[in-house]
Amino acid sequence: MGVNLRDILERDEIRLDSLAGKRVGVDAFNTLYQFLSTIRQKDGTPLMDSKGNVTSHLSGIFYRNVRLLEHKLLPVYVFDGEPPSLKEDTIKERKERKEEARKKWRAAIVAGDLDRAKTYSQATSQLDKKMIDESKKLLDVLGIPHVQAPSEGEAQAAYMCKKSEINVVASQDYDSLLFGSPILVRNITISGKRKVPRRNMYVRVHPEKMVLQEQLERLGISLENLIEIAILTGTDFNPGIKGVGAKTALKVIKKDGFEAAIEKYDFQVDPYAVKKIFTNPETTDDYKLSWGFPDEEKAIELLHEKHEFSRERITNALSKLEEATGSRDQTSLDSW
DNA sequence: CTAGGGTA
DNA sequence: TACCCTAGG
Repeated sequence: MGVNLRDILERDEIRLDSLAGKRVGVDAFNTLYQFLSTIRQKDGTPLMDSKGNVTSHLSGIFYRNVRLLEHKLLPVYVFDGEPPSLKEDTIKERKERKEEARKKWRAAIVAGDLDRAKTYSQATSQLDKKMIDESKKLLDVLGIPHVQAPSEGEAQAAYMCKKSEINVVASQDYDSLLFGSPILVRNITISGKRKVPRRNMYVRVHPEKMVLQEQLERLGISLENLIEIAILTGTDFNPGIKGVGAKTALKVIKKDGFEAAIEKYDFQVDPYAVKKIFTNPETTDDYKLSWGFPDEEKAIELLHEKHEFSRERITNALSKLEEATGSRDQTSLDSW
């Protein structure tokens, strides 16, 4: 998934409340896949209504965003559009891996190994058009804006952040930094202990932030260099050089530069074409950001009447939210 | 993932 | 109250 720059980037722990009043551009696909993979039953079956429609993503969107709004964040979801053609191999590979995981999931169920079943099931998550459309509809119901990117969502979010139309980009992946996003936040709302699967262990997970300029200064490189490092280690658009991780790539780029690295290593994809995706991505100005109040009636219609969520849980969540945000009226909300 | 109920 | 576990759809 994305680029692996973890080994050279430093993360600052933050509190969710430090994002109060901030416009947070959320990588929608990244978030939806997370919900689809984690919100599952013991044997790995996702949540579904009685007609067999998967509802894990709707559950995730609903509770996550009620929580974000309670903390006074202003989320805007940025959806992926058409992937660049260089992503085709990655997409194909992911599809194959999902089919493989699906087989292993079935086998684990037959063997009665629930832990393994759940682990494999998590790698099978697929988003279809209906799920994407319904996710957008639920965001509408919650009064949360969404933007349709022409191509990569992270590129669009980075563009909006550069223009200061949003304050930060939220994603688990680091790609938005390569697209020039000034600030990336990870683990939004995830706080406290989380169980490590298959092990009787817990890890503490906190929201964290990275400021692009600070990272570059600390590493003594330019954004262009960071992109070059990513290309050496591998991105969604090229396989990268075997045996070269972020730390080695950093050394190579700082010592010899990109040209020399291209001479030295055997690239299967034109590294300049990959570079161009990050330096000159497709973006749009065709969006409007405005936040409204959640519509309880419509939430009940979509989640309870259509997908059989508990009515009480929905009304509970929304009235708690109203308590937290009740002092604002519609006009002040728009200028949040 | 989060909510909510059970337990120390 | 703090933590743990499980259901949710």
